[in-house]
Amino acid sequence: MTDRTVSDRPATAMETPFVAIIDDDPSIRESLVSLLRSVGLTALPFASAQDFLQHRWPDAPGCLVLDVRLPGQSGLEFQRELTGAGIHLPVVFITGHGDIPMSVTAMKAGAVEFLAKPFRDQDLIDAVHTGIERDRDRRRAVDALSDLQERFRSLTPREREVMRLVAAGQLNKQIAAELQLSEITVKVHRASVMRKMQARSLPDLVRIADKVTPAGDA
Amino acid sequence: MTDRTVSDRPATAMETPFVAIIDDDPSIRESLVSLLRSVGLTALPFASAQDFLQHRWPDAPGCLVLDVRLPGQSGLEFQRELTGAGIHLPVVFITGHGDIPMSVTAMKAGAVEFLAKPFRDQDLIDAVHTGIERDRDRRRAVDALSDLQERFRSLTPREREVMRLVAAGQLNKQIAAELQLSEITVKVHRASVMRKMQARSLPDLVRIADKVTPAGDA
DNA sequence: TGGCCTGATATACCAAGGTATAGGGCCGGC
DNA sequence: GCCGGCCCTATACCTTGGTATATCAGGCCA
Repeated sequence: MTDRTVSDRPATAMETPFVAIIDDDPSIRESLVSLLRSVGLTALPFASAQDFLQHRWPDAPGCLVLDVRLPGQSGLEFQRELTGAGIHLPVVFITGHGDIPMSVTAMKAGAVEFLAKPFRDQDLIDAVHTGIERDRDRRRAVDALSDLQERFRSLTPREREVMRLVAAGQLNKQIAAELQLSEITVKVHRASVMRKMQARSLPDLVRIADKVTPAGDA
Repeated sequence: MTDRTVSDRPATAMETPFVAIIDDDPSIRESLVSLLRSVGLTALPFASAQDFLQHRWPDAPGCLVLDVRLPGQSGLEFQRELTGAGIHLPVVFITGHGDIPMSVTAMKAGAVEFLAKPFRDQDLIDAVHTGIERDRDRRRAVDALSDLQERFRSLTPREREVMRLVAAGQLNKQIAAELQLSEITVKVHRASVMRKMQARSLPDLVRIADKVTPAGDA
């Protein structure tokens, strides 16, 4: 139909980044949106954390601009909640009535920046760009890893065991003894592992294994 | 002479940690020292950054308690200076006249904590313990790596080249071709590498190589 | 000058890894 | 019931890796 390649997991590095702005003050919201749009960024305004969560945001690198004081829930709590839910969107805090402990808590929790009003437009723009860059890097790392995890999932249980022991430096005969197999069977599984994991050499496989099984695996 | 093993790089993990306190106010200095000593920590007072630098601090995990406002130089500048000089002692900031941008800058630069006076004694104690723990972890990592680097330095130039290519997954014959050697010579060097690096298997060597030569090595 | 380290090489042998082909048992889905 | 996937095994053959022993040459230093 079309000559464009359609992939279910395209390279995300080049996609249009977005900025979500959560602030209960409509005038601030709109002014931030227009500021960020003026430098070519896609900015989406939300009045509350709930509004933001209901929205399906794009599968692209992004950044969150968050007022510390939100209706119902503080921005710091929302930050923790997102992290707990596995959403690792970089956060830029803005606040009108912040204090030092608040900013320290936010930065400890991984915030990109904590800006007290009034702040310079350029400071916010810089912080947002930093956040987007951070998310881009994180997404790249996740993508690379999920490729490998996909391959790892295609292994049979036996193949995974053999892979683990091979990566641990065991000889085929040792693996055979440990798994109560003949050496030839181990070789067969080992060959399957190399093929399925697309490893071109043993060092290659070792590095893949360490990425896909960080510590202690079945 | 003695039955005690004397090593030039003993395990640091168990050594007595220390806390250096830099504050130009003698009364604060002494009160912090006595506070930290009351919980069993070794605390050393300094009136300025210069005093601290002149002192030979122990080869043990430590932590720095730093007033943001120092004579001559700000605490934040001193933090940058230390980092630039390769001194990675965790820093806990205390301040009487701090603001949000200051705390954000400090936390971005890796400070453990940023406490505005008045703060609770326990908050400082907790921060210091966190800093010491962080330094302990860092020192452990450095120690483990310097062990490997020591071994790596004992390799001859040829052995390093062979190690690099082995870790890259090249076959002996490919390495021989690339280095213009006979295959048997490669085997000899390879065996030396395994022995000197104390690698028990090829996967073992690959992991060591990745640690000791993070990216691009001769 | 003699000893030592580094580097390179060879022969010979054995262990380990890799591949192809072939076959059997088990189990779950069509 | 048949097929396919998974698991296991075997024979045969070849490649690659690892070790031991020995030789030779250059550079460096006491």
